[in-house]
Amino acid sequence: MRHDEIPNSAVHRLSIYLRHLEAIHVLQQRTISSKQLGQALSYSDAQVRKDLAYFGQFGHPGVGYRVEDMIRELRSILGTDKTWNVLLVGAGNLGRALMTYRGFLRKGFRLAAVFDADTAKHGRGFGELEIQPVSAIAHAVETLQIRMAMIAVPPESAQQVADMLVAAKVRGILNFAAVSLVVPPETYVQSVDLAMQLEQLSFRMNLGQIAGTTP
Amino acid sequence: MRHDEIPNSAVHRLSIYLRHLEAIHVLQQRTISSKQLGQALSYSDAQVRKDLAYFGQFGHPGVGYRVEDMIRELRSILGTDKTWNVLLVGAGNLGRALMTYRGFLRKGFRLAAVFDADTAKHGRGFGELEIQPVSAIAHAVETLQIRMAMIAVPPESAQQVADMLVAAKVRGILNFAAVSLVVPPETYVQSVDLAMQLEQLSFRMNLGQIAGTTP
DNA sequence: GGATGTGAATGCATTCACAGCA
DNA sequence: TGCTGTGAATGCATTCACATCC
Repeated sequence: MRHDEIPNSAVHRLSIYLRHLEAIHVLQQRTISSKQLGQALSYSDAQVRKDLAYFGQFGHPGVGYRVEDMIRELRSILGTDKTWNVLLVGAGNLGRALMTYRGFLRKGFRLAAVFDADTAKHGRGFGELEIQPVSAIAHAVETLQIRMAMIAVPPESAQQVADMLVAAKVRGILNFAAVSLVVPPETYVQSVDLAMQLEQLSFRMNLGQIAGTTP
Repeated sequence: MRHDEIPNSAVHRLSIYLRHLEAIHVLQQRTISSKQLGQALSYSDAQVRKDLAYFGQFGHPGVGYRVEDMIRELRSILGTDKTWNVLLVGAGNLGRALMTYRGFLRKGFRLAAVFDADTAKHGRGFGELEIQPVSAIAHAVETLQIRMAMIAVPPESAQQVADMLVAAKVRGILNFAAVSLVVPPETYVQSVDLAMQLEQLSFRMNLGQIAGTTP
């Protein structure tokens, strides 16, 4: 099975399956069927089976999927069976929240370095990390073997930071700035615009009103 | 055109179009063609036209779309032509970053109240807001006419908070907790799992080669 | 010429439905 | 019986291609 035949949305669901499996593993549940997993997450059982089957045959007819095995398989598929070193550019409000976010390490991502353009912040420590000037990015990428970065800078400077990261051969960028980044095709960008999330909710909620007034 | 025929993905792109239009409006650009807009955001021109055409005829053949008009139209469609009052539950690291995030207000969302379970935080101010006990949620929803909320609490308590919000008749929830919420069908949930975003990048990057990870 | 708006065609993703196995 | 894995069928979303208009 070639990876580029796999629906994007299926990969997203894989992460959601993994998260639920990790939760029920803590509760000592040993196996789970596609029907149970689907019901817990509001997907159809067929959807769950199809998604998992893209990557191999992990299930046991009449039984379901063994939780522990499935967690291991999904981590391997998603590439989080190893720890990734990640760097962060931007130590503003959001950046500092990201620096202390525990969820990253739990999932296999270690924040290895932090950068900011503001000289007043340089050298100041947060946890074990010291904020460095952005000019130090290239060096850090090389010495720490970094391939992934997060951008949490104002939208005006985000493209510039992205260019620096690309030049330093970072191949994956998680972008929190409210702007669409332009990068070469071999670089992957995942964008999270916080306000846009509320905007999408706003649309859905207005739907309700409109649907109510137009039968 | 009925709203429930509109692809989910098209609504998401609408937000991205709006963001770009707002950016070029500042730069005094008056009109833009579907081709230009698409190129800037890596979509096809046909995609742009189709998305906009779901909602009406806004373009001018031979000219393109007038930026100012289109911004007004998109805001109206997305429901952000007026300001929404939003409440936040959870004043941890992420919650405090959300409290000070300027992007919300720029997009038409005002943080109107903040809640946390930790009694040590109650009464402490952040900006103009005082952190309140979660027991005050229902009252705040009513007096402030709130229909939208953000959850930034640990995953163990997120479902409980969601239940309180649903009971208080909040209809839109932006969930930052790393767990799938179960809510009634008339409630909309938009979820952002920060670590999951990196996990998705990790998958894409593993398609190439396995390097840059530490065992 | 240079655009839009839109049916028709294509391409993807999801669901169905059932053979096969424990 | 209960469940998986999977071709076939269906349903959605995107792209094509062209009539239409400034």
